[in-house]
Amino acid sequence: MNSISFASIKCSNCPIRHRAVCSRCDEDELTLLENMKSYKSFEVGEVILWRGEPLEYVASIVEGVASLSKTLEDGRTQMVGLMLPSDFIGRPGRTKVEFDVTATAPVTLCRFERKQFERLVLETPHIAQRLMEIALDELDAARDWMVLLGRKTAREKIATFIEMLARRSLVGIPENNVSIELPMTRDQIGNYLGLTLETVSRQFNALKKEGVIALSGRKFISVVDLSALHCATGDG
Amino acid sequence: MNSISFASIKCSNCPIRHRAVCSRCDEDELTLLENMKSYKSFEVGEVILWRGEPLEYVASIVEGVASLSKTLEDGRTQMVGLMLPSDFIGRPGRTKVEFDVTATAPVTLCRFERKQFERLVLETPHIAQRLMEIALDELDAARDWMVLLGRKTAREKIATFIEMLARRSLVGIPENNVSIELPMTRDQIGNYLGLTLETVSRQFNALKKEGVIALSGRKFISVVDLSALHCATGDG
DNA sequence: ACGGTTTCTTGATGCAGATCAAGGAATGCG
DNA sequence: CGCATTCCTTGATCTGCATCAAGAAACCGT
Repeated sequence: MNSISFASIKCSNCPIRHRAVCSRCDEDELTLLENMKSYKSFEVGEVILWRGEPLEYVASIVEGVASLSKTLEDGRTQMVGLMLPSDFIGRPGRTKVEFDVTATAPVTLCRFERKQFERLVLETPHIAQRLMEIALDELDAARDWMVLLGRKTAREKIATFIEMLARRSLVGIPENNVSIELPMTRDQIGNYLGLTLETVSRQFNALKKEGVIALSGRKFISVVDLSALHCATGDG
Repeated sequence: MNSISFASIKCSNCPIRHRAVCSRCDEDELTLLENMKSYKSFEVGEVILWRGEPLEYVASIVEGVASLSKTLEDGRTQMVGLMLPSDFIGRPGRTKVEFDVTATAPVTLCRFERKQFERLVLETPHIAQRLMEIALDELDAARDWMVLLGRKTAREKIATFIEMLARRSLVGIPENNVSIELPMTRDQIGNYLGLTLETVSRQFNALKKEGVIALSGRKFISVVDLSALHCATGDG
C-alpha cells in the first residue's frame, strides 16, 4: 500500500504490465523503460499536478485513484476524468497540465521524465500506438460522460456511476452483492457527476431504500440488484 | 460549395492543407495521400455515419459542419462534438462508429479507405503524430465541454458557445460587430449545450436585449460587445 | 407572390435539483 | 477514551430550466 513495496519492482511483475502504456512492449523495450522509471507516492488529498504547471513527468497510475478537475473562476468545479490503475497522466508533446490532478485514494505513480519519454516514444512505435489507444479510450469515456452530464437525471447519474465502478474496480463481470469501495467522498462524487453532495446522498439512500444497493459505513456499497441498477442508468 | 469544385483538387491547394491530418506531410507523403483520397459531399441533415456501423472510411472535413451525437434509449440526445473544416472523422484501429455523424451544414469530406489508411499510418510517423495531436486536442475540447455541461448556467453556456464560434469560424482574433453564421438550429444548439430549444431562444434574446449581441435573420449573429460576452461565459 | 412547412419566440406552469440549515455518524488524534 | 474534525444525512425552501402551449416569423418550392 505504500511506495516502499514498489521501490524496486520489476516491470515483468508489475500489476499493470498488461494494460498500461507499456502493454505492447517486448522485453528489450521494457528494459529501456525499467531504466527510466521512478516511483512516487501521494497521500489522499495531495495534489499531484496543478493546472498550468509545466509538465516535468508523465506517469502511469500503478495503484490508487486520481481525479482530473477543472475549476471556474468562482469556485464551481467539475471533475473531467477519474484515473485508475494503468491510466496514463500527461502526454508527450504537451508542456503544460490542463487540469488539477489530485489523489482521491493513496496513489503510486510509475513516472518518466517527459523529455526522455518523448524521445523514447518517437523511437518505439509500440508505445506510440498504445498511447494513441489510451487517448482514444479516454475520448470515448469523455463523450459518454458528456451524455451523462448533459442529459441524465440525478438518479441516472448515480446509477451510471455505481455501474461504472462495479465494472472498473472488479475483475471480470460484476455480480450481485459484491462490495465496492467508493474511491471518493459524496462531495467529490458530486463534482464528478455535476450534482451537489446533498443530491448524491439522497439518491444513494433512495436506491438503498428501493433495495437496489446496500450501503455499509461511509465508503462501501454493494449492488443488491444488478439489473435494477442497470435499468436506473437510462442506458437501456 | 458543391462537391464538383473539389473533384480534382490538388492537396497543395487544399484549404485545410496546413491544419488537417496531412499538415506535417512532405511532398512525397502528400502524393501517397493524393492517390488514396476521394471526395464525397453531404446535404444538410444527411447522416454521414450511423452509430454502430462498421467504419469503412476515415475522412477529413474539407468544408461544412458535422455533428457527433449520442442518443439515449428514450430519445434524449446529446451532441458530443462539433466538427469543422480540418477535423478528422474516424480512427485507425477503430472498426465501429461510436456516435451518429450528421451534416448540419453542407459537408465535403476528403475520404480514405480505413484499412489502406491504417497501413499508411504505420509507415508514416508524420501522420501518426498529427493524428495523436488531433485526438489530444479533441480530448481537451471534450473536457472543457464537460465543465460547461456539468457546471455552467444556461446563460453561460450560450455565451461560451457564441465565443467559441467567433473564435473557430473566423480567422484571427475576433472583433466586435463581425457577423457569424450559426451552423445549426436552436434545437441542435440545445442538444449541444444540454438545454432545450426554448431556453436557447430565450438566452439569445436576453443577450440581444442587453446589447451584447445582435441577431439578424435566423442564423446570423454579430457580437456587439466582445468583453461583455466574455464576462458572460463564466470563464473569467 | 403565395401557401405550406419548418423554425423561432413568448408566455404560463411545474418540478428536479440547488441552496440553506441543522443535527448526527464516522473517523482521527492526543 | 474522549474530543475535534470531517463527512454524511435529512428537512425546508427556493429557483432555473424543462415542459406545455400557441402563435409568429422566416424560409422554401411552385
